[in-house]
Amino acid sequence: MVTRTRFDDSECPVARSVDAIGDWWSLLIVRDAFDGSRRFGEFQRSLGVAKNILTVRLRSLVAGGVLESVPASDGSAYREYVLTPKGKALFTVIVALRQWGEQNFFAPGEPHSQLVDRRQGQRLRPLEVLSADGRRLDPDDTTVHKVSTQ
Amino acid sequence: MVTRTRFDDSECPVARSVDAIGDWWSLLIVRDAFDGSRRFGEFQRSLGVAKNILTVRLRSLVAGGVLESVPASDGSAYREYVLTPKGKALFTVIVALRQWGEQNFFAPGEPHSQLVDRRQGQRLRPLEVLSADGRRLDPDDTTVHKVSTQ
DNA sequence: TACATTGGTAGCATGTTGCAACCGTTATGA
DNA sequence: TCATAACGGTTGCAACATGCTACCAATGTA
Repeated sequence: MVTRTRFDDSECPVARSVDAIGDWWSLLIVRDAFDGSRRFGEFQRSLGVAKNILTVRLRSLVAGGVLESVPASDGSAYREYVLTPKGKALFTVIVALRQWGEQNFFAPGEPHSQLVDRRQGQRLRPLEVLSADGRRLDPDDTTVHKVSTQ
Repeated sequence: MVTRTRFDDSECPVARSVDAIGDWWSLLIVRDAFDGSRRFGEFQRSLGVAKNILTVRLRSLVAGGVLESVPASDGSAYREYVLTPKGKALFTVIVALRQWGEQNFFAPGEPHSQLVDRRQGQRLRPLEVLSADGRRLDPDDTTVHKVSTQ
């Protein structure tokens, strides 16, 4: 078969995450959901994605438990797509990608959208990988245990 | 045209990151690089990816400045692929995906690979999104400024 | 009632993925 | 040194996924 390779039975959590998200569109849909988009049309206008693609992606995100389809909040008969707790837990992933992008793909002073603390309007602190006892860890300070039962 | 949509000129850093990484294979290649893989064959065996796909992905990661092709460390005439500083900065992204996967796609007690602190062999602390003054932020505590010049 | 918006589906052309076969170069070992 | 294996790819093909456009039914609005 030539269907795209799946990773949903991998023993690596990174691979399963990647598989669950589906593709880049899905991740940008999630980003827009964090940003307040709820309706099919909002996602479509914001992303410029073809409607058939969006239909499939939304459906797969709902199936994967990342989004949930609920009655529209304005009382109309339409439906809306909102993040589940599992979807909200993707926040750190989105923030990590955002910070990596800011640091590497924008010229100094080049305008870009920015995520800020709602209360103070300030930029966020860069994410840090910490050990159990709070030391800051670089990639070289860590290692992967191939398989563990806990 | 029907070519896959690019996001490299988006004003959103998330979109540019997504574009720079390329596809899921690329991200898993980076994961393996963090895990110590360096050689073409190592990536190929570890991922089970077709060699033509791997060739293209490695080339694009090198072109994007995530990996660098260097002479083999064992003195042979072959080459190796190692993470650049930009590539190492993807660490938080990989860790975020790993933690999301661990929390959501493994049954309790189901075996999976695990990233640990090399010094103490302990699991890492969950990533936290923090405000400039150190408060823990949920998605709802943040908002996106659409475009900013700094 | 007429018209616009919403949220899709269907069909088609093209691009991308995955598989298997092949190939030149480099290491190895008898 | 000569044969053989490992390495790091390239090529061609078939199937699948993506993106575009047109279309459509249900819902909202003037």
